[in-house]
Parts: sequence; C-alpha cells; structure tokens
Amino acid sequence: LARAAGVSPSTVSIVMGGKSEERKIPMITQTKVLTAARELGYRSNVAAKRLRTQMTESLEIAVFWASDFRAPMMVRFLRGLQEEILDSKKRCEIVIHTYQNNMLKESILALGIYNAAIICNASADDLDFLEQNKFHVPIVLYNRHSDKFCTVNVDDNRMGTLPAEIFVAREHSRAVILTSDSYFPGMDIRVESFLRTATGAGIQVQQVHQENSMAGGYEGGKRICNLQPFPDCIFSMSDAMSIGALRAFSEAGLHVPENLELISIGNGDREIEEYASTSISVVHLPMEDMAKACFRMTQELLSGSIEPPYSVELPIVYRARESCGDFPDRQ
Amino acid sequence: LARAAGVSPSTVSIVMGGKSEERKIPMITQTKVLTAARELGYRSNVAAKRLRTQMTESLEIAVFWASDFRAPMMVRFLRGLQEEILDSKKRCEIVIHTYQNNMLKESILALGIYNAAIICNASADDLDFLEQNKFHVPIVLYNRHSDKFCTVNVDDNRMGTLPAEIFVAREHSRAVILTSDSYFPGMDIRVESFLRTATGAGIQVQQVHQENSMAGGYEGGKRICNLQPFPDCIFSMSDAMSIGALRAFSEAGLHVPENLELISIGNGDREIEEYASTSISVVHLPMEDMAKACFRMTQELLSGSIEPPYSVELPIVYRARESCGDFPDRQ
DNA sequence: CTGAAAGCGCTAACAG
DNA sequence: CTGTTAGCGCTTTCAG
Repeated sequence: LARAAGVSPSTVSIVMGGKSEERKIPMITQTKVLTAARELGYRSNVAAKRLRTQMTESLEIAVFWASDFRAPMMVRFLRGLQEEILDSKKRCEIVIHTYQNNMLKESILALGIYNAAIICNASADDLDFLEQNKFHVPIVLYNRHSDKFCTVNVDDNRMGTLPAEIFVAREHSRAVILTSDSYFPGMDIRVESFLRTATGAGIQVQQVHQENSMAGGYEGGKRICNLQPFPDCIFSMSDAMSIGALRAFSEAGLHVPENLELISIGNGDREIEEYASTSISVVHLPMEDMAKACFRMTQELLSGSIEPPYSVELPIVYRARESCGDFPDRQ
Repeated sequence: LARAAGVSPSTVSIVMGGKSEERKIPMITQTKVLTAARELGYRSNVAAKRLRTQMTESLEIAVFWASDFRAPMMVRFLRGLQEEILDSKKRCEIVIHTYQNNMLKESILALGIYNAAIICNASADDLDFLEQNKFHVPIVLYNRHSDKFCTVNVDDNRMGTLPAEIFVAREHSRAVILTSDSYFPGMDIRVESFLRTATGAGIQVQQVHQENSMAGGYEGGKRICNLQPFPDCIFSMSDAMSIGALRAFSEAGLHVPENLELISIGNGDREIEEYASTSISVVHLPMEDMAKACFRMTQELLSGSIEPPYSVELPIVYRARESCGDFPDRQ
C-alpha cells in the first residue's frame, strides 16, 4: 500500500481521510503522503472501508437492465422500486448494471457481491444462461417465466386477447399489429394471442414489423397507410411505436380514432400516453407495481419466507383514452 | 454470527456459498446451518465478501439524482455515463441514489464508501449544504456552479439569449416564456437572459408559470391561448411542457409554427422532440456529453490530474425543427 | 467431512 | 505529532 510509500499506516489513513487539521499533521507529512499516493495511483478500497466502518447495514441490490430501446422504461421501474424501498423502511442501495441484449452472461460475473439481484429484459438466450448456472444469491426475474427462479409477471396472453376482444366488441374487421423483432417470449405471446382471438372472431389481421422506437413506429405508420385492405384498428406493441405511427397518420391526413382505432401496450410514461397528439388507449403494463413486487420478493427470498420457483402475476387493465373507446357496454 | 448457531465457521461459509455438493457436506449439517441462518435473520456481509474475494478492482461511483419531474432525464444521463465508462475500459459500477429536492443532506450521509460521487439536480439549499461541509471523496456537480467543487456546465446564459436572438431575427414581437417554479439558479438565468435579450430588442415578453410536466405545459398552453396581446412566439423551459402546450394549442385550433413559433429547452429524449405532433425546435441540452464529462472528471480527480475547483462548460446548439425555423440567414 | 488459522485493506483507539 | 495493534466478516488453504 501507500504504507511503504513514506511514513506510517495510520498517518496515511488520517491524511487521506481529510482529518489532517484536527490531528495536527504537519504540512510536510501531508504532502509526502499525498504525492506518494498519486505516484502509486492509490485508490482507497471501498469494500475494506465499509467493512471497517460498519457501513454495512444497508442492502445492496443489483438491477440488470438492457441498454437498448428499453432503457427509457427503466425510469418507471426505478420509480416503483424506490417507492417500495422507502415504504419498507429498509436501507437499501440499488446498483444498476446495464447489459447488451443476449450478453447478460458477460455482465453478471460477480453476482455474489450483492445481497440480491433483479434481472430485467432477459432474452431467451439470457434466460438459458441463467437456467444453466447456479447462483447463490436471491434472484428475481422481471416479466419472464422460469421454473427455477422467482419471477414477477403480467399475463402476456391477456395483453393480447384483451385488445382483440375490444376490437371485436367495437365491430372492427381489419386489424394490423404494429410490432418489432421479438426480444422476449412474452412479446410473441401477446402477438399470437391477439392474432388467435381476433382471427377467431373473424377479424382479418395483418402485421407490420419495424424497429421498436418512435422512428420505427413512424415508418410502420407510413406502411400501414398503404395497406390493402386498409385496416380499421391497430394493436401496437409499444407506446413509442404508437407515437411514431400517430405522427405518420396525421401527416397522411388520417385521423385516429375516426379512421382507425389504436390500442397500445402501455409501456411508456403515463404522461406521454395522455399528452400524445391523440391520447393513447393502452393495455397498461404495471411496471411500477411489478418493480415493487420484485423488491418485495427479494426481501422474502432473503428472509427465507419463499423458496425459488415462485411467481407473482399482476393483473392488467385497459385504459380507454382517445385513440380507442372502451367496450361498448362500458361506455 | 451464524457461527455460534450450530457447527463451525468455515462449514457455514461452504454451505452458504452453495458448495455443499463438491465438499460433500451431509444433508443434516446443511439444514442445521440453513435453519440457524433463517432464525437469526442472517444476511451475508457483502463488504466483507468483496474484501476477501478481491472483487475490489472495480470503482464504485454514486450518482445522486432528484426523484421529481426530472427523473425521466436520468435515462439520457445514464446513457452517456455508461457509454463513457465502456469507452474508458475501466470496471466501474454506478450506484443510483435518488433524493428529494432540498433533502440531499439526508441522502448523502455515507459518501465515504464510494470512490467518487456525481451530484445532479442540486437545489440552492442542497448546494449550500455541500459548500458548508467537507467531503473527502471526489465530487462532481452536474450543471451547477461552485467555487469549491468540480462542475460540468452548459452556458445557461446562452440558453436564454440564443432563442431570444432567433425570435428577434425571425421578426417576432410578442413572446411568452412558459416556465415553472425555479428548481435551480441556472433556470432563472435562462429566463432572465431571454427576457433581457428579447426586451432589449423590443420584444414584449409575458410569462406563464406552471408545473414542469406535460400536464403543466397543457394548462400553460391553455392560458397562453387567452393571453392579451396574443404572442407570436414561445420559449418553453422543457420538452415536457412543450408537448403539453402543443396539445393545448391543437385543441384550440392554433397551429405551430404558423400562428406562433416555439423553441424549447431540449432536455427530453431526442425521439420525443422529433416525433411530437409538431417536432420541437430546441436549444439542445447535451446531457449525454455532460454525463461523459462528469465521468471523465471523476477519473481525473481520482488520478489527481485536476484539483477541486475546476469547471468544464459544454457548448450548446440550436436544433431547428418544425416548431420554429432557424436564423433567416441560415435557412 | 469439519475445524483452526490467516489475512483481504482499512480505521480507531491507544501509546509513545 | 506518529506508530502499534486489533479486528470488521468473510473465504480459503491446510490439518485433522
């Protein structure tokens, strides 16, 4: 350590701790220590410091989040998480690890150094990796299924059938699904269950694939304008795509909901849904509540009151706004 | 520890580490340890674990972020930060601490256990608190001024004068500032320098105060519709307020930019600015770049290549989109 | 199969 | 004013 680099063990600690004044260390010693530290590229070891000073009562929870188009959704998740931590009255730090889709394994090396981990946005590959390894830290999976880990979910099937039922009830006959490459199994389920329910009720369904972003939604919207037959309703896989599509429609002189109704997966900020040019009707993804459930689950795992394969599924609701009405009998 | 709670010191470690199989610990001992741990509410100490296993090479940087309407902006900041960390090839964890405006002091107790801290969104009170205390950890302030700490800034004055100059050049004569309660001195500077430049050039300036959110912007927009004299240009203090206002205008049958032009402080996601019902012309706040500068500054502070009162100011640019044109001579 | 012992890097008494 | 010492809670050889 910097101990070899000059004077003594504790003197160093005093100087580096900024307690030079009160302990009356002469300037000369201070500079000796400081320059030595600089030359050795000394970095104090925070783990040792924490251990020694007993700054150890607060839990550390790692949150893994994909650094792609889903990054903005982290805000809602963190909001829920922070709220629940506050409510729980526990001291708890959250450490964010962002990772590339399918690259979870590279980012997760040192899980053991946290009290618990919440893993979000895992792809099928990422899940395989998790299933095949043994971790000795409580792990909660956000919106994924597993028979090895604890998970917090929504009913992806219902997220597809509900909008389909609404379109049926509202007597639409030509739907289009605005979607993107599938990043996780649940997304396919949403698409397929919409497809099944809608076609089962005699609705003709087309699909438009674009990048999951406003830009992608915009391109998708332009493509939808040229679709034959022209659809009378859209199921969009994200708020971002919906906003892009809305803009494309408005440029094309198409009006939502008059010319076609739109229901989106409500995975964006509530304000953005409400203050879009046409406020967006959504199948609401309760991310804040899911985050809370994730946190609670880590605590239960830590206390041993639940055991690993354990799942919670949160109910989903439809929020009718301008872009699509409600079931006719509720209006 | 759980050591008293049954058998031995290291056996516990083996069992809790999940190495029971390979070390052939009999089931009976395992359960003994496990139940004891449960009853004692045992939580392994991550600091000790890190220290012992030398998982210590990675820096830990605390990021303090206000948990209010600015929460969504954390995404852009984190994006920049992550990118720079990746580029730097250093292992570095970021720990997010959200705090209530004016309550930084409550959240910051244990700064010593990080390698460095980046403090964002500090209010005047928060700054006072920081100035008056001595910390012995490298601290970087995001978008604040201080003669004690290192800071990364934009030219708040220019953020006000630039839109004013554009409005002048575009021959507007009646401006309105859509703003909210001031959360930090820089915001006042933006408003005042706009006011000074605009009134100096003979523009009549009104102000509308609302909450800094889309909802607030919407209410503000409605109020603007009834303003006498009716303005021909708006300077909005955030993308969120702009989006709300845009919606209010469109409901009132007003068109942007035909009836009035709008320039916003570009503090939201780029996509949201581009895909708003009318894409928003902004004085761009380079948050990602500022985050990068913050990270670089922590590293320089750590290596001793810079000393505390040190500032970096990033240039700001105007991005003309639909809601307001550029300087006439650039068009 | 399990216990004893050492030591990670640091800080806080307590003596010099 | 500065050095010595002990020990934070854990894991890891190494002997039983």
